[in-house]
Amino acid sequence: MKQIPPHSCKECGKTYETIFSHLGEDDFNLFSESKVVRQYKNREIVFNEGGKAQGVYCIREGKVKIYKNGVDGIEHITRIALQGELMGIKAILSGHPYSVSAATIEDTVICIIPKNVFFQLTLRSPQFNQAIIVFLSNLLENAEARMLSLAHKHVRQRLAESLLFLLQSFNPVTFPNSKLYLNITRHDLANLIGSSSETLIRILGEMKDEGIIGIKGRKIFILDHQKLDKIASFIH
Amino acid sequence: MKQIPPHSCKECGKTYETIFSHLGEDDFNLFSESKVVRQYKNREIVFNEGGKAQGVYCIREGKVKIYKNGVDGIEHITRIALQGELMGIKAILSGHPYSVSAATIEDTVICIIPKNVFFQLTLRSPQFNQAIIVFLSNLLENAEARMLSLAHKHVRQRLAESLLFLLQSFNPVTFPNSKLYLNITRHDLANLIGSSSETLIRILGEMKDEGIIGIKGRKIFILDHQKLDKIASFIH
DNA sequence: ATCAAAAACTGATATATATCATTTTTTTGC
DNA sequence: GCAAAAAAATGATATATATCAGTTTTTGAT
Repeated sequence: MKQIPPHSCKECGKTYETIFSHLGEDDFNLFSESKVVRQYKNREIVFNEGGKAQGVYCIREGKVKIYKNGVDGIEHITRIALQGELMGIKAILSGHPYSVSAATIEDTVICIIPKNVFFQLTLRSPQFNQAIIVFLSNLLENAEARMLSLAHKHVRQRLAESLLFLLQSFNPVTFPNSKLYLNITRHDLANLIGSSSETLIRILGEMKDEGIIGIKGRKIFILDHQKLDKIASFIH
Repeated sequence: MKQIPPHSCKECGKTYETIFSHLGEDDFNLFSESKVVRQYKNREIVFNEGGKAQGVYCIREGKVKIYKNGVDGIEHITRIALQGELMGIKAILSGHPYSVSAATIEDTVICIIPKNVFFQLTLRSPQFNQAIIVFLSNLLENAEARMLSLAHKHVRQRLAESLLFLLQSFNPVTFPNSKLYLNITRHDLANLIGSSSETLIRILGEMKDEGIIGIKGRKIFILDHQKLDKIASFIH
């Protein structure tokens, strides 16, 4: 079992910087002390589409896929949430059931901010609201770009896009660096780019043959960053 | 030239109800009096991807397609904005250039709320902020659903979805009613569902033969609402 | 009402990708 | 470290959809 070191929200990076950093001391403490911390193993479900929202989730450590289930078992990953990112905020704000599901893709620790505390913060701090708006705006901008890709780009291009995006967001500090690798199942990667896993695997194989990436078991290494960039941005 | 009757924002419906309805009298007047009104003919560009945002656009009358341009002339419509809806809000909030373009798809009247006025409102009214959050949340939820469709549904299903959605949102009061029709170019409809116009036209033809829709020139009539529902929701 | 320009439509063909079936390799839990 | 289970990889085939090239119809401006 993983040891969790004593932890302030200020250490969580991204979200602290955008969402919680402008809270006054009192508000910050209210939120920091009211949060519940939960540990999840790999492949555990955090919440389910259609379920009722109880609080806002914030990832302390690990990675979570956010996905929608299609009619016959097909799943589409709308995003992968990383350390410091919020989940389930839309359902809390609207009072509607979750529109997506969330499941861990590695061992993960998540903080849960109770609904009522979250609402107190939104009422008390305009900056907090602004930060939420910025967060949602970014998600939306990302969603717009992905719609364009899904509608008009080939699997090979979407794969190139996603590999770059994933490597960058999984390793924000050291990117680009060929020693780093992605550890994600082919199934999840296929569901992220919107293809079958067989097609994905075949194109990964091609890219390996072309020297663009390296493959060691599940691990994918980016070798030729520039070539991926080219593939991602050209239509033909 | 179209005659615009004297007009208060309260008559604009949707947006007034969500965004501006909670403003106090003073704030409401500030915003209502500072707005600039512009008339556009069909097929005029309102703003362009990459351009700098000057204000928030609100549709008084008409319809506007919001789209992204792909590399070789391909365009993807991310949404169609209707009366009372806001546009360009994301760029104003972030200070970034527009991430999408906007062009009218019929004669349209648009109100422009200057940037500084908009920011004054966001600073003064938490409810205004909340309303923006709800607005963005709805866009995001819609975007998630469309990603799923684009990634995993066939053109026929996406078409069924879009026809229902468009008819409903173009005619919210009288829907469903077979006398109503959609007046949208095949080109735009194809770019909305993410297909070529030829494929779209072929499938429209099939649906016509099956008695699901009627076609008179550019106009599309929904005849069998239930069948469309079935097509939209089943994978096979 | 007319006419040019734009859009809608049709047909033939090519191809990217899904699907199904099976084997090989890797991962995971004990 | 080992065995069972899961994932990855490979091959063959079917098909949805894009693309290209052309004709017909509709639209919209004068």
